[in-house]
Amino acid sequence: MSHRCGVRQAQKEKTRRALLDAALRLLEDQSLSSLGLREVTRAVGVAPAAFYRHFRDLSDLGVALVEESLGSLHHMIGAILAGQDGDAERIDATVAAVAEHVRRYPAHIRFIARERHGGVRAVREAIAAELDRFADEVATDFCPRLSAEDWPPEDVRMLAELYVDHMVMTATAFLEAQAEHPGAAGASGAADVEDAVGPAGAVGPAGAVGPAGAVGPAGAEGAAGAEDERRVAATARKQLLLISLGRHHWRDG
Amino acid sequence: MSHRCGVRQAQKEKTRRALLDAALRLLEDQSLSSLGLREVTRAVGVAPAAFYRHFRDLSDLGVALVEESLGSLHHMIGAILAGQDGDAERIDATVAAVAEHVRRYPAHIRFIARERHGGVRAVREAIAAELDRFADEVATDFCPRLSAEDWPPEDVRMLAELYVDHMVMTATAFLEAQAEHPGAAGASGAADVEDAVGPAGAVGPAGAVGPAGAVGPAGAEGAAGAEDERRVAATARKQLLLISLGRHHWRDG
DNA sequence: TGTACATCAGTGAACGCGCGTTCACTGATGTAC
DNA sequence: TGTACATCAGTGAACGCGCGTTCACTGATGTAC
Repeated sequence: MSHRCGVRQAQKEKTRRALLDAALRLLEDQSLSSLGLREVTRAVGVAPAAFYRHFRDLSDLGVALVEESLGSLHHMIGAILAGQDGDAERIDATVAAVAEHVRRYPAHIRFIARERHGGVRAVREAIAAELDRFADEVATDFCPRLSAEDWPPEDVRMLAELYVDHMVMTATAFLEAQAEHPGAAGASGAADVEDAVGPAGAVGPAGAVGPAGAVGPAGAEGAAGAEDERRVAATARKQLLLISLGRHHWRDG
Repeated sequence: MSHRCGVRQAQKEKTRRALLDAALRLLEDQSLSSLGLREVTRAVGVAPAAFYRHFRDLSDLGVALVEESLGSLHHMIGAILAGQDGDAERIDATVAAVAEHVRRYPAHIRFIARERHGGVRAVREAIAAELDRFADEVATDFCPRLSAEDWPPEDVRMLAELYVDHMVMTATAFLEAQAEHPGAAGASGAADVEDAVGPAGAVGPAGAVGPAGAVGPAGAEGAAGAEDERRVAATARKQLLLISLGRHHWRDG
């Protein structure tokens, strides 16, 4: 019995991570249903057959990526919702946190946005389930704030879903803002503040990734990207403010 | 010179439509980047090489599908926004219209949802451009309603984007509600009221489609689908109402 | 109206290629005594 | 500690298959006179 020993398990785990990371990277330019098994193993540098020691097929790998990609968001948002008291402050903190998260883990966000309605059923369902749990969490965190005016539970849920959908929407908008201007401010620069590891060990082992390709003239492009990002942030903040306004007047209309 | 003659052009157009329709149908279970050219021609019943008489490649076909899929929505929403006066009435009409549209053209909506962030750049960009025009339209239609309180243009735009995103979100939710319960109420039943043609000649020529596959016991499933649909509609209405509330208090906060 | 020629949508065979999956294997790691 | 055996992550060759694209072609439709 191997049970839970050392070297062998560790090396297996390393290969597994490399497969996940290589797949995540390849998925920046294509969708899961067009990704090839051989493409992934080639990127990692192992034989195609080795893949089957870790995943049944690519949709299995996709499901593993879902948990990894959304897991990190959970904690982040939970912390923010529990924190600040003023509406404006909480909204600012939330939008900033989403922007920072997208800057740090663009591949994860792109994967979720792309596969949320993508061609692989198992992955779609995994994402839907995770976003559902997400809405539960938001609903729970918001309840204390709303209970004084005793909202019916389905209205709390309605609001939570609106927030979750808006957050996904905002994250995607941030992504597009930086995609149009590669090498934008902080794309790799922000990663040196705090950990550079990632939600569960980010992209990289096969020496495949690096900051964002061959960076190029980051001056003008970076500035344009940062401006787009600011525009997205401003819109998101206003929209959340408008929703907050609606929320305050919900029970007296 | 052929210029603009008869039989030949008509038959070419017929084949083109058949290719678009077959592709749209095949895209219900997969994404564009994994769709095969031979798969499409096989479904239509023409030789693979015939494809090139109509499209450069599949992404070219995809771009053609974008206009077709979003074109019909334009008019619908425009009409609704220009109509009703009361918030609640307008919201009810909008949600009902979206539901009806999704019921009638599920393949179009699924295509847009799937490819909006999908793996084919040209298609993503076409969808983004179209949704942008959409937001312009909503902003214009809303301006008269808001000008009395003279909103700054960027706030009008912010609101329009919120509405467009919410509409896409709602359409997708309706789609999922009926996808979980095939053969749901009205999936084909509603099509006999008014035209059954589609936004630009809907799915079908190769004898490929029909209502929704082999229908099966539509009793329980249909009822469950209808209930899900009602739940989605109720949530969407409340969210729009909350946004309306926020909108009314926007300039006096 | 009839004839000779031009156009061009669709054909079908051919090509080279990379795919997913299988299999018996190798050799380092782990276990029992 | 040392030896004999078990496990199992990764190998590499092989398979049959369907893919996208090309090409010279066919024959109905269209045009000119």
